[in-house]
Amino acid sequence: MSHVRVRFAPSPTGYLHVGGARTALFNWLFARKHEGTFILRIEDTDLERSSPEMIEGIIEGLRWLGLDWDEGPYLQSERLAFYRARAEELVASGWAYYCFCDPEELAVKRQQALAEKRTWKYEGTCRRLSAGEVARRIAAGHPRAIRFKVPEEGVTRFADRVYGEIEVRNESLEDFVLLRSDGYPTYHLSVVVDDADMRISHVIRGADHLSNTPKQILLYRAFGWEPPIFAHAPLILGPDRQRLSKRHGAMSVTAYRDMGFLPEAMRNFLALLGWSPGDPSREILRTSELIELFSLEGISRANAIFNFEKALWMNAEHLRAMSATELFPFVRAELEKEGLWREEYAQDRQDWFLWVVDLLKVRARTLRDFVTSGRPYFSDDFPMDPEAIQKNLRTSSAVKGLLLELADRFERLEPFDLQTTEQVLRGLAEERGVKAGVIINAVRTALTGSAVTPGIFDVIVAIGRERTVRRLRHVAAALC
RNA sequence: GCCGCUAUGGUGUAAGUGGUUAACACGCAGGCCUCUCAAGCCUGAGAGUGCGGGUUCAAGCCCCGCUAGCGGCACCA
Repeated sequence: MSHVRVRFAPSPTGYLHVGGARTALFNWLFARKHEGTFILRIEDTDLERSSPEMIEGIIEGLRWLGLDWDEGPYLQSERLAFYRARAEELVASGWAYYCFCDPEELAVKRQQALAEKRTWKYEGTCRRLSAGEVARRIAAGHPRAIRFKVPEEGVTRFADRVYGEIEVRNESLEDFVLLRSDGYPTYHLSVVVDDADMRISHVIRGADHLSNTPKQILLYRAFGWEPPIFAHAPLILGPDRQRLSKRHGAMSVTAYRDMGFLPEAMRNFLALLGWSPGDPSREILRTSELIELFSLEGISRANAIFNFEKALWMNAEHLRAMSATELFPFVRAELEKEGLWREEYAQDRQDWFLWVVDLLKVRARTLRDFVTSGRPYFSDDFPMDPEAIQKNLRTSSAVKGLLLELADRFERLEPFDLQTTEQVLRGLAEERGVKAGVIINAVRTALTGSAVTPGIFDVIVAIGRERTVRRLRHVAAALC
């Protein structure tokens, strides 16, 4: 394959949603796989709906996902003269014409047709204007757009790498606008001109553009340019099979960051929405594997449904697969946000910290879990779950005495480690004729406020002798 | 309304050139392990491949029709 050049070309009319992120990811994977170039281009020609903040938001999303681009970001708003020149060229070559029709009048007609369920197509009024009439109106200063002259007969076809041969009769297309009367290009013009100018080899984008592609093919031909290879990816729908929208909750990729998703897991999950390596048993894939396996052939045609449960599962899998060292920066950021971070965790307490991360990651589904179920390890201020108290601390009147006795024995235990704490606890259980589980569960809740934790001796050692003894006595004192 | 695309358990995907009881993963139910919960391991329920025809000895794979969903049809992208 000659040099691969692909692009992600969002319009900054909203944040980076999962659909856009998936499209960006496909382009990025394809570029990395073929050692090609990944270009970021901002399609901000809709001055009303675009904003610099949205550009920032999209870039933030791409950065978080780790989708780095090799060129750009190019802003279409800075290339307006270029599009105008191209549009004028088409007028000169007879492929386009000036249109003086009033947009508002056309909109009225269009709406009327729609209301009556009739098909409406621009009649081509200005297409038939004489040269003299055109010159007269220009001289009179009439506002004018430029429309493309769609051939009246024939079909336009192209081979999509995902959907196969797509064919449309030209008569079903209307003479679409290339340049608006305010001098701004429409999408069809700018996208074709830029893809050609930037020598894009493969256009990988959402299937919502499939129906528009024939118009663009027509434009490439009119310009005398070779079209790129097109590959359309199926859309991502919500669980109700409707297009993803606010009512499905998190649409922005940064919302997944905030929920504690790993970029690695998000890339994995997004990659599998509308693409498959062909082996359904291998789903947990690191990014390097995604790059290796990615191909346009694996893109499916049916719309994909976003399954949040599966995304969570996948995140948990990645969490478990990553070492504490790899997880360190993510967990640190999470603790910092909660005000639980201490510099010593990066210094002399780092071994302890990494060990705790290893303990917690087994049960974690998101990074948030490190500051929720992880809280008792990093702070003395953690919530006590009433149900856990009921279940583990109020089971028997003996619990109070057992906790106090255990605290006493732990206080003078030397050394204080996994083996010795287990010996002491089990010894106490045997002496008093209670099941070890009763003491274990009571200690679990006394130390963490929860009924669900890692193995109890890990918890005891992680929390440490001093805090363990203090918490046991404190909880025992509260029991009557 | 017109044009286009798609259709395999609840979800995501498999099932080279049509060939036995449609596979895997998530989820779900139950069990083992066990100090809880996860993880892991074992077992199970769940689709006859949108519907209806056709071709064929044989169809999820081919053909036709229908239905549904989605997308497009803007001086939005």
